Parts: sequence; structure tokens; C-alpha cells
Amino acid sequence: MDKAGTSNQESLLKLENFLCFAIYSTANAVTRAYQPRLAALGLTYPQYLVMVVLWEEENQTVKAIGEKLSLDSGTLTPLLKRLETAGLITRRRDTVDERQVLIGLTADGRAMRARAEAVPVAMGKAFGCNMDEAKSLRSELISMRDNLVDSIEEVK
Amino acid sequence: MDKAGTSNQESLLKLENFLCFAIYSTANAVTRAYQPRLAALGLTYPQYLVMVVLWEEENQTVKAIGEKLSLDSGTLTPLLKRLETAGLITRRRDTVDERQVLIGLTADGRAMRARAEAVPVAMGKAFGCNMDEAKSLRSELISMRDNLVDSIEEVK
DNA sequence: TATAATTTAATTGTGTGCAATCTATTTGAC
DNA sequence: GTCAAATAGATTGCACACAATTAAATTATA
Repeated sequence: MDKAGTSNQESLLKLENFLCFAIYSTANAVTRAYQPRLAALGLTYPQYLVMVVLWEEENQTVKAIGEKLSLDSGTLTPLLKRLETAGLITRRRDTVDERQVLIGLTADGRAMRARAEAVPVAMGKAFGCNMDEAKSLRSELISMRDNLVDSIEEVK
Repeated sequence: MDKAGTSNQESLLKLENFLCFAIYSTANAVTRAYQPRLAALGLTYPQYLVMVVLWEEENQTVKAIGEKLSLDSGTLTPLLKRLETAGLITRRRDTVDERQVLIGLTADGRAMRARAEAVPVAMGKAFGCNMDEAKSLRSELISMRDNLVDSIEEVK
């Protein structure tokens, strides 16, 4: 306790010191910053991520996409339906295992890739850090994310 | 172009290289990791942030809280109403400037602070990094967030 | 001092995130 | 081979985020 009677732990409850808030508010800023650049493609940021996953490999299951993006079917199912309505992807049951739904690209969805290449270029500048900084920051975040995911298992 | 006919920009559209996705998925993991620790308090993660802001200083306007958390009234108004219903905060119009709504704490809301001090302690371990790492990562994220915010103005 | 411009919250509508539950299908244990 | 367990996806319900609009109050300006 200091003279004012406040505990040493007080500084732990200050927003200014929160690593979690730095992550949270930066993530919100990322989504907001992408929005005007994705508007030309008619995509939201999570929809853009799904398209990126599909441009890397077509005909993935909902589960596979969900594992890559850490999103569950409650989030993906309606999102994928919107992409289907937009004419960018196809959804069809796997004939071998009918529990699975395979997500493919339409010609429009495939063609969008060329236009999408401008997005990371523009965003790279917006982040305002060089390749090396981005790389080390990315790996630090990912290792922290993995720590957080592991910690949830422990609490349960 | 390489032999396969793919452009050099291809690697820019790989999820694996996305700094934005590292931020996005880590932020989601943060919210998920906080959830079981905040369940005892009956708070969501954004609600917890609002309470932290109010524990630092009572009787702030919605606008002041929004500026600190980078959230607008569309997000805050319903969230604050839920905290009011939960008996943690008070909402009253400023008598001097009736456009403003002052947010205060109830006795219950004030008392919650002591119990909340366990949260950053538990989460500190979950993040799995030491104080210095957390500090530098936080400042890197904040400077990047500021860059992103500035970049949005430029696009508009 | 009228009134136009600005400011503050609230509201509306869309799109996530995620827990919990449900249905259909497949796999496993016996 | 049958039935229980596991798996994949869809559905439901709740709580954000945020753009766009609205309403009320205040400030600025002619």
C-alpha cells in the first residue's frame, strides 16, 4: 500500500496499461481501415479473409475454412450464404461424406483475385511499418494467440 | 512472373503472411480467453473495459468513454443500458448541457472493482509473456493503430 | 437575436462472433 | 449388423461494431 492507501495492484486495472486493449482497439481499427479499400469489391473484412483462403485452395469444407480462420459454423454459415448470394462462391454437399459442405469459387469469385491484389499493397502502407517489423510483430501476436488458446483449455 | 506464371504479388495474398489476420485472430482469442474469467462478474469483455474506464474516473459522458475505447454511441448506448439494467452504472442527463449523458457507478459497480483485480492477474499469465515484452508489444500495436486511423482519413 | 451550423446521444439496419442446441450422417464398439 | 458416440453443419439467441440517420440541445454567425 502507498500513502494514499491504494494497493500496488491498482496499476493493473488501468486501461492505459492493458495489452488486451491495445490488441482489441487495433483489431477494430484494422477492420475500419480495410472497409473503404474493400468497398470496391463489395466485401466485408471477414468475407475478404474467406475469399483469401479460397483463392489459396478451392473446394474446402466449412470446417477447414473455420480452422484456418478460427471461426465456427455459427459465424461461417451465414457469411458463406451471403457470399453465395453475391455470386462469388458455391456450396454443395460432399457426395462421399454428406455431413460435409464443400465451398468452391464461381468464375466471378476467381476473377476477383486479380482486383484484390491491390488491397494488401494499399494496406501495407496504411500499417506504416516495414516488412521486418510486420514479420516480427506477426509472429509475436501468433505465439501470444496460441498461449491464450491453450489457457482457455486450462480454465475449463 | 515465375515459371508457373504466378505474379510476385502472390505471396501478398497469402493468409499466412497477413499481419492483419494475426491481429484479428488474436483479438478474437483475447475475447474468448477473458470470457470464462469475466463470467464470475457477469461481464462481457467490452463491458469490462467500460467498467475499467469508470473505475478510473466516475461520471464521464458517453462521448468521453467512447473516445477512450474508440467506440461510438451505436455500440455504447445499448451496452450501457445493459450495465444499467445489471445495476452497475447510472445514466443521467447533464443538467448544464442536456445533450450529454453522464455515466456513474452504483455501489455495486464500485464494489465490483475489488473482485475485478483478479482478472488482469489471471490474464497476465494467460498471455504468457513478461512485462517488458507486453510493454513493447503494446506500444508497437498502439503506434500501428494510430497509423491505421490516420490512413482512413486519407482514403476519405 | 433569429437562424444556421455543430454537437451529443439515440435509433435503425447489417454483419459478424460465439455459446448452446439440433439434425443428419458417419464411425466405433460390441 | 446394431446401437451408441462422434462429427459436420445449420439454427437460435445474445452482444457487439459500425455506418447512416434522427432528434434535441447548444454554439456561432450574420
